[in-house]
Amino acid sequence: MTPSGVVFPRSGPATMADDGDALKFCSTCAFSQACLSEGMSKHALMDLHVLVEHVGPLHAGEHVFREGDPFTAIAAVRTGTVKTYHIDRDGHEQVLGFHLPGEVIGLNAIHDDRYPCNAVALDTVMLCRFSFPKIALLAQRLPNLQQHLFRLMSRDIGVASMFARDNTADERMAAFLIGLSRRLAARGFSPRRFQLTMSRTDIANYLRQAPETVSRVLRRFEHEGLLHIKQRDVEILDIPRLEALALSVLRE
Amino acid sequence: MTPSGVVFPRSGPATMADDGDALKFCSTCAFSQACLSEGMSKHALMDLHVLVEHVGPLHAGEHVFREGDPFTAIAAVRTGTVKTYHIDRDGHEQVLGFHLPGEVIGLNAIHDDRYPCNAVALDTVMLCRFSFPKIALLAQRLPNLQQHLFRLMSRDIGVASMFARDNTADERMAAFLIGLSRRLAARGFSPRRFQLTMSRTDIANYLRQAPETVSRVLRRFEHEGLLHIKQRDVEILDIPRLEALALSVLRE
DNA sequence: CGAACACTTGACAGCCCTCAACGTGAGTGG
DNA sequence: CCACTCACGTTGAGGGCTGTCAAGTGTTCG
Repeated sequence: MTPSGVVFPRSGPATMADDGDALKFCSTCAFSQACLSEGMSKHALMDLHVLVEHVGPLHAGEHVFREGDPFTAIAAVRTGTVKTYHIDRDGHEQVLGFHLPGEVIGLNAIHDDRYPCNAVALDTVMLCRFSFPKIALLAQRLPNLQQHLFRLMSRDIGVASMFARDNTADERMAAFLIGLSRRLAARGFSPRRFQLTMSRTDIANYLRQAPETVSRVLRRFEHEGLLHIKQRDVEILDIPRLEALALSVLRE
Repeated sequence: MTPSGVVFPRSGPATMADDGDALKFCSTCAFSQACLSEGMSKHALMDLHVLVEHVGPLHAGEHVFREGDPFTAIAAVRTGTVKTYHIDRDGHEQVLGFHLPGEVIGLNAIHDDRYPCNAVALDTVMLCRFSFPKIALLAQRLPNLQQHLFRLMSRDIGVASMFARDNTADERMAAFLIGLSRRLAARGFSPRRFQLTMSRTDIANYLRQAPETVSRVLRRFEHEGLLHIKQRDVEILDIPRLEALALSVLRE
């Protein structure tokens, strides 16, 4: 870890020494499809593996990068959860997103060559780090890689607008839980039982609500038989009803 | 115009016959820097001009593309204002953005090969249309073009998250006006006097407010000497105070 | 000139934020 | 093993912002 507590700019000690078999590493990764190696030939994969750096493990509270840091790389989450956030001048934290395994962070930093937000590990996190200049260069030789990068960035456009709507607290919370459930399911985890890796305050700052509201809504959901929650362990009991609540936010 | 009222999928009749001098067209465009031709050689510009199609003029109410249409092209606004929006199942319109000359639309459609929203002209609009497969192919030969596309997309990530609910109606309106003013100024228009090309209802659907609230806030701003507004003609009288109001939204 | 639409203005209610206090769980040291 | 601490989470009371409903005014266009 660098003196500033950030692992990205210089990733020396935090970089895993053992990359394993370069060719097999990503092929055996459960998230390779969602991540970066989708639809690429073995030869292309080799080129990609030459420039990937495996970073971690990072522990809860350690930062991947900080707002204002010079942009050097994007990264795919391999294990754990990364929270991206701003601190406004009132000291208020604004959470931009929670990033699960298979999801890519840092794409919003390309624009002005600086990370426009902070990224912190919420639990034990492992990352695959890609130097952006190098991957951009490679993308010129590999149409599939270029297309994949375009798609990844395109998908991120507008996702943040979902919870900015004037939906009720209930609807936003339902949408948050359903979204989490679906993303976890897409990665092979249970869509019904999972653990929240973030605090109530984090959720509140993400959904633009007061922490008290988050607490109250979750409690009410439990009373209404929608879910069972103890600390950060969630079991969704009535997915259809929760989805119905989330409908207006997810705009399906 | 096609039977569906959309000009994008088949742009035959709507495409301008006269492209002028291909090499000079974009060089003389006031927005070339903000748009696509920044930092490219003359040779590269020629290649780019071969695949650009000039679309328009479209008139107020005509659609550029509609939600669900197959994705074929991105487009830069050359004249006028384009509004992008969703219609949710309650029939409520959700405005995603207003796009001024020099700004690019359609980037959020790459992800799943369909436009995820509608795009409609608010006044008389002219566009530069770029076939996406072709421009992506060209980007493999032109590193600057690829980088520019990455930057354009990167910038759009997260802009929609600005007008969240935890800001007051006043702050959001101030941020909307300041943002408009700055974008117009960057394109050589007056930052103090301009015309709103969108209705109060459009603004309301963008800021996630009731139209009545938009009306009230604007009226109050006028009473407080912040601006003068008659119909859709705006004159900002006190930019510093308006900026101060917008601060918490623009998170500077 | 009339109709449709956009905009304004007023009254009222509801959602959620703020403030405040209390309960709970994990980690620590005696 | 227990008490302590501290962060996190829960629960309650009250008030303000803004959405909804309603009515009136102004503007544009056929």
